[in-house]
Amino acid sequence: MEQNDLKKAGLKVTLPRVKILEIIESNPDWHMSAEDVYKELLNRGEDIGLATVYRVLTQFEGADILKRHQFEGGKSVFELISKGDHDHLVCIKTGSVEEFHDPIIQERIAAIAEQYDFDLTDYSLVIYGISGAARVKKK
Amino acid sequence: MEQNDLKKAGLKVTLPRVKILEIIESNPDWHMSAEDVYKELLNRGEDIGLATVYRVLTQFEGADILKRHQFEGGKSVFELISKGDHDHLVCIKTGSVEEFHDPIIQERIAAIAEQYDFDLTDYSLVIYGISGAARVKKK
DNA sequence: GTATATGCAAAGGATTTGCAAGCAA
DNA sequence: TTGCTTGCAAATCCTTTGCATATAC
Repeated sequence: MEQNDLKKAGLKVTLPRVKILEIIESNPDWHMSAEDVYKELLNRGEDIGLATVYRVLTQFEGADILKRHQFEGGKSVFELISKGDHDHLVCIKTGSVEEFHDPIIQERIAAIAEQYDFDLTDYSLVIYGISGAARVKKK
Repeated sequence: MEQNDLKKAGLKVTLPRVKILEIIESNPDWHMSAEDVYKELLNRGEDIGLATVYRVLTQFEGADILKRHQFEGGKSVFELISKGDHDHLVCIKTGSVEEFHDPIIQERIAAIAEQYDFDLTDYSLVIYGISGAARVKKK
């Protein structure tokens, strides 16, 4: 379980790290901010500081356990990398996030990087719009 | 010239707004942060506060004169909307920015939004990599 | 003249850091 | 033990706001 993931990443297995990883792995929508994780820790009665949450999330990012996203607004949100390759649709009314995967786009991105002589390391694609669900509510 | 753009946008023509627009229109790489604009104002001997720069840039964004981007890192950068439709390649070594336009990707994005029942309002695509230029320097 | 815009300083939110105390190996 | 981790508080970074003054039309 988590213990192994942490060790493999070269991170000592500590209670805060295990708890934080647990929370992220168990979260239904898989996109949490540092604040979200911190609140959930409080809910669970853990005594872990917000600074530690930030530090641990950053370490997890460096260890390729999490990916950081910066959808509009100042906050960063994190999700498990093990969820695999996908991009995001964000509803600007509700903030809800959906995921999609499109090989054609990925192919084009690789081709463009090559064309401009860039060694592709990563890319970020976020589609913003109003979801059907949000439209219905509005009515 | 600028005067008209401002009036058309419903913004009173004030010295700070004109100067800031001038700077952005004359900047060679067309991607400036609030700090960048502020420094350039100082260089030119203008006495305009940083808060005003932020306020004006935000107004310009609302008036569809500028587009705000949030490439990695906390800072926002702005560019003229009149430059038209394009996305960005950002070099993670040098921070340099290049632009590209790819109709195939845009078509796919529209199709995906439709497929997920999203009214597409905007999207953000940034490719990160190491530019040829940066690679040469490293050697 | 009057509403809007500006400058300054203070406030704000998110994230990071310094340091002494605590824990894993 | 011994160094990596944590908690707390203070610091930092970018950005926004309050308010009295200055300015555009």
